[in-house]
Amino acid sequence: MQEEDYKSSLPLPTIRRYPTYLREIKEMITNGVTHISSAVLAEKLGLDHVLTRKDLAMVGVPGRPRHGYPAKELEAAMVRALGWDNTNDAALIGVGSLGQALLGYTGFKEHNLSISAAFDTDPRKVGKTFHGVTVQPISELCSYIKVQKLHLGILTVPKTVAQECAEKLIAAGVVGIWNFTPVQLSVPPEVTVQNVDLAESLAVLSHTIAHDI
Amino acid sequence: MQEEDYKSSLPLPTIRRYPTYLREIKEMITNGVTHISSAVLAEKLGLDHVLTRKDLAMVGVPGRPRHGYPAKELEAAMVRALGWDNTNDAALIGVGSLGQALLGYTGFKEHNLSISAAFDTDPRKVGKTFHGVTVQPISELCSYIKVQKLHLGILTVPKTVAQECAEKLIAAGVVGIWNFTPVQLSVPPEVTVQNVDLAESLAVLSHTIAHDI
DNA sequence: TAGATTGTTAATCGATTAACAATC
DNA sequence: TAGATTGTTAATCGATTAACAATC
Repeated sequence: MQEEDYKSSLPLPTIRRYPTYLREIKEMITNGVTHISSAVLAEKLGLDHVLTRKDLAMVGVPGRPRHGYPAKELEAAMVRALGWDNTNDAALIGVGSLGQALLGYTGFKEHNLSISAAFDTDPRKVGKTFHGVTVQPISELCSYIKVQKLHLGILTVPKTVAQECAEKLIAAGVVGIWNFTPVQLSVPPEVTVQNVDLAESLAVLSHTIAHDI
Repeated sequence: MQEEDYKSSLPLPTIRRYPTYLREIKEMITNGVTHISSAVLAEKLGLDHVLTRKDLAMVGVPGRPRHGYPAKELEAAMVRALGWDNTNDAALIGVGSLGQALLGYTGFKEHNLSISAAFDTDPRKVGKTFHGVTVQPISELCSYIKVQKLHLGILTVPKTVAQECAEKLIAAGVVGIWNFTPVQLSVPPEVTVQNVDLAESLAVLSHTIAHDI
């Protein structure tokens, strides 16, 4: 959570907006656009243009007055800032319905994320192939991750075994865990956990419609 | 987005934390706890106890010094604040791998959310049953939603048809859309859209591990 | 040159944290 | 009573918005 050298760490809200910018930038490039103005980009995404300019400033690609930002350079810098520039191979634990959905999700390619291994305890699942990935028994997890030098784990197991599986991932050398379980994992400080909690999102939606009607 | 009468609208970060509190509170109740102190609750979730006290204050259930907050009342009030007190029936459009995973997710029961209908254009899917819900053709969507008076739609379609499907939901009378597509939907102001964008979450994770290593 | 567009500096706003008072 | 715990008021912090300057 600490950095000194150069500003390696951007504001969280900014980082969260980058993927959306990136999609739009890519589409504009496809349409032959070479320079993008902050105002146009902001307008397409329903954001304030000053905010967008600030966000863009932080990737370090300067814009030119009257021209805007060079589209390709902007794209490349943003991809780099997100750590999406080199392929990240990830291991997924827990091949239930959510795990299978993630294995089948083609959109991760766009972010250079590739789920290259899947593990499960259920012997009926082990050996089966989902979307090109063959399920291995959990007993293989540690050695496989070490040999393949994976550093990202995707946790889609039942909550009762979430902490235990997280520890296995960490012991194998994973430094980041994408946690789809509703469990508050306890991990050493050098490991990053990113929680995906659908209940949070549903809370905002249902609260709003319940109190707006 | 505006309210006058009484504070119907809570701070977004607070609302997002409520589901986590709620899980913990429920578990403590199961364990026979009748009164919960803000410090204990905060500690279990890794939050500051003052923040937790503020969050709890906003549901309107007073705590007693030396005793804490009454667990059952707290639970009930929080459920009410989230709009999770009466069953919400939702319609899902797009029965791909993500749609199927959501249909199979049992955790929604806990939030009184029930996906009672599913729609798809693919004739090979129509008529099939996934996790107890039979897929209907999109042509049935409007009349079904109107008759059943559903007011929540879950959008899990390919991005190319996202806007179009959202409009169908809105025309049918839906007031809230849970949007799992990476499309910025344009909707009338009385309709609430809550986006679930996995790329946002992945951005934070991959940025952090890329710059921490 | 004039005007569009970026860049920077200051003001506002909301959420969190800190300090303290109230109460059982 | 003393002490634990809630409740309130003020300070801080970070992000967004606004105002203005710089530049092609």
